[in-house]
Amino acid sequence: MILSKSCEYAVRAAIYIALKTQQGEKTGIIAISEAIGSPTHFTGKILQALARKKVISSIKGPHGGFFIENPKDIYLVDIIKAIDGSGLFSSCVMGLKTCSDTKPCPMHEQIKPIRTQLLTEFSKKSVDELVKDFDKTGYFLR
Amino acid sequence: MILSKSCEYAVRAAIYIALKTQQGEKTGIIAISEAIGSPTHFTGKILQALARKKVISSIKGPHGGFFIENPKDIYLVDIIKAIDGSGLFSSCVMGLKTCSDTKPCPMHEQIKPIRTQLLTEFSKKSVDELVKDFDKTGYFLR
DNA sequence: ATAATAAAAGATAATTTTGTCTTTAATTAT
DNA sequence: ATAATTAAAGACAAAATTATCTTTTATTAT
Repeated sequence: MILSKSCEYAVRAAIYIALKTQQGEKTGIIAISEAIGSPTHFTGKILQALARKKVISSIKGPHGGFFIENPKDIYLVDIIKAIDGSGLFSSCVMGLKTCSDTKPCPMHEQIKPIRTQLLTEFSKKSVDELVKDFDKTGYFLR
Repeated sequence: MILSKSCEYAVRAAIYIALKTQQGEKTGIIAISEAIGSPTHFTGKILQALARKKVISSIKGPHGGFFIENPKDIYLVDIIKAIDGSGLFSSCVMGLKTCSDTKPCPMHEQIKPIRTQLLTEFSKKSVDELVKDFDKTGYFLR
């Protein structure tokens, strides 16, 4: 597993929210968790976290819900960093505290470009594009 | 984090064991956990798992301990699969059950080559080579 | 103002991962 | 045979992750 389960939920939720936003609707925790197949309240927590980090927006009360203001400017990497942090892109693959470019572990040079590619791909893909991709293929979010 | 903490311990332990094997010695749980900076008994469990999967060998009793028979034929990928399984190389990055080559998620094609590279690099590096690398750089395993 | 709606927040719990301690089994040396 | 050594196994516990339920707060509509 490259991303944590929470993070997978976060990504799928963001796509669903963006999809709804595009349709001019806000959407709630229940609809979201139903759409992406995640536990309702747990999903709420994750969305809270995303909202605090300004990845998504939320409004309370009737006709409130979650929405995403600028899906073109939110990238997968933003969601991943918000939920899982940036360990995936930085911490030593064999867990050596001292590992760095100047004092590399034996896998450092081999893993470095792979990490960079991961970061690149996750930085390239905006939520907006993800929605388009799903539209094309007849989307499924679970 | 690409690998679990347990798996990081496993990799470091395997290197230390191979190093000792090369020096004609078997080595015990206490020495290993001291060398790699891991909790003693927990390390025992991990080594047990590696032994069951034939990644390393062990002998009980006086002058017993852990050793590695064929460090040239044991690759990082073997350790990783033994401890973490193969989810890293296969499971959908956004957690979609239905994701596959024929019904790909929006990141499928982008992640695929990265996964392959991960698998390639982990499959290329034998424990024997890891030991040589550490010998070169003045090894540190914690 | 009041009621209804929906996210935020808090409390609690289950599960998984990580870590500790004790007992058992295998092997060796005396 | 007995004692010493060392991994294996089992029981237990702490911490992190994942999940559930309840209460509070903000907002809207009546």
